Amino acid sequence: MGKNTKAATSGRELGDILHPSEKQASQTQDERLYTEILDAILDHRLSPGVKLKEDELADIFSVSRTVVRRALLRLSHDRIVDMQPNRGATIIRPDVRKAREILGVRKIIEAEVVREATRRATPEALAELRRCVENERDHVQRQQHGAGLRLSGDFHILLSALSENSTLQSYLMELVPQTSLIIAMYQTPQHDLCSHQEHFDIVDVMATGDADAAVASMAEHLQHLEDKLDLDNERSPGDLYAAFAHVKSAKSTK
Amino acid sequence: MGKNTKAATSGRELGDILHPSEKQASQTQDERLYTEILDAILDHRLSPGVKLKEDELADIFSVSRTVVRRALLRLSHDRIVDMQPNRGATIIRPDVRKAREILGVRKIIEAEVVREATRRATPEALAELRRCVENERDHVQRQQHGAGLRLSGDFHILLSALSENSTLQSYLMELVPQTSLIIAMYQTPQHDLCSHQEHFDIVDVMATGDADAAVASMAEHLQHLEDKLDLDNERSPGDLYAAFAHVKSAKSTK
DNA sequence: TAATTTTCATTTGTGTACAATCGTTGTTCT
DNA sequence: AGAACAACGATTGTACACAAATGAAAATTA
Repeated sequence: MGKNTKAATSGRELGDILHPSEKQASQTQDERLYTEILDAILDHRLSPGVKLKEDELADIFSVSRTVVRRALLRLSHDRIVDMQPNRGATIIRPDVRKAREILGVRKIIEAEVVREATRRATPEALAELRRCVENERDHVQRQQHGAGLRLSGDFHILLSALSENSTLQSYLMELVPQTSLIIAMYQTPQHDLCSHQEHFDIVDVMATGDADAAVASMAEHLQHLEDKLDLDNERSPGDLYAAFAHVKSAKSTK
Repeated sequence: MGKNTKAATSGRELGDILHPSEKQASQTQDERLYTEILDAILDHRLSPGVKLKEDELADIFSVSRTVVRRALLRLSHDRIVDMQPNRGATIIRPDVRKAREILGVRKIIEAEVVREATRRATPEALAELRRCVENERDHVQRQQHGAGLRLSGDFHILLSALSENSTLQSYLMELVPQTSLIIAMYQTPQHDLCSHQEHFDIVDVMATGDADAAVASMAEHLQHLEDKLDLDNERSPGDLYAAFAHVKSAKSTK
């Protein structure tokens, strides 16, 4: 169900590419939960800090807590949810330091990804990348920003698949959802984050076969993403003190 | 228990550094199993391809299968064991392609790690690194090659901890055990793989503060490791055809 | 005898029940 | 009135039992 939905929106079954080494871990049931929660995060339907209660999820998806637990365990290993010993699972809220770290790691990983992908770029692969970006553009133009943002992530993951490096791909499959949470926390309202034009640019540079230029193009793209975020002051949605900081008699720090 | 053993042999509780973000995921019980299996792999007491039956592990460690299952799930996410839907868990056997890929990723990751670690290197940190290598050297000199190899991995992980990049650190904590399995499969008997001298060299270069030189030193170190392995022909321990390939009437390929 | 089918033992997947823990609320005492 | 304390409810941790699936051995048939 969840995967069908994804296939319908992305126009192609990206899941087949995404989970060659993940599907091994579980059977079929928690895969759905895992994907569903992940999609909700990528679509910004689930926000950083949200508590994921096992019973509720079990109810919603009509599965037992055993299945829920496995899905949550996978998400926690991906550093997308945070599990505390007797306190359950919550979606992570990356602080500014962590956000910078994740974006920094992406620059390193994706430099190598785009270099290898350029080396291996066939006309078919380039066409597939273009289709992916066109899909992203179409969704954004239809004001479906949630799906657009998710498809934006799919572009980066597809690129990592084309690099044929499953290790780097698995890293990116964790980093992309984490980035989605960072965007949710630190996006500035005025800017349009969906920079599909830059995705087109990257593909165009890749088509020339100039790997160094492609790497530079990707670096620029990721830097733009970081620049559009407000990483200067700590956000604390859920922190009542921060939310009502304007009220008089603020209790200093903490 | 498992961690105490580790502390006794490494002379320092590295576990405290290693698990700041892992411990969150589980309570305390499966942590022991996870660490114990990981240590066994790092010590080469568990070989690639070994089947890990849930009931047996539950018996050995006197826990329920629920706990075993969680530990195995974590190991499978680390790509250290392979879980097939109804066929249980086995320790992975990286093929040549995968081995090269993992070593390649290590070069990328550790270049950044050693660069950052050099930037942040305090005299105390350098002393700690030297203690770590001295410990490694002592164990190798006492013919305790299993522990020596494990401590060799600890050096790299300690370095990643000093880089203060928890994302890269978590990658390395997966890559080091994977490398241990690669060494187990592809090591050449004549060579001595425990190159603690090169570890000393890296620390010395770091002490000069020349980050680029430190990166080069690390790259050289990892290249030496790869050179010492026999990655030219596929190994298949467990594949009887490969083991008895010299016998007449070999059934062609496969 | 060789191939196919059937049976069975082993192992894993899933659900549920019970125990333990934590946070919150309400109470009591100073 | 404020703070410490106690009890409750809600949520998670663990174990066990049963169902499903797999692989191999045994039996049947040609």
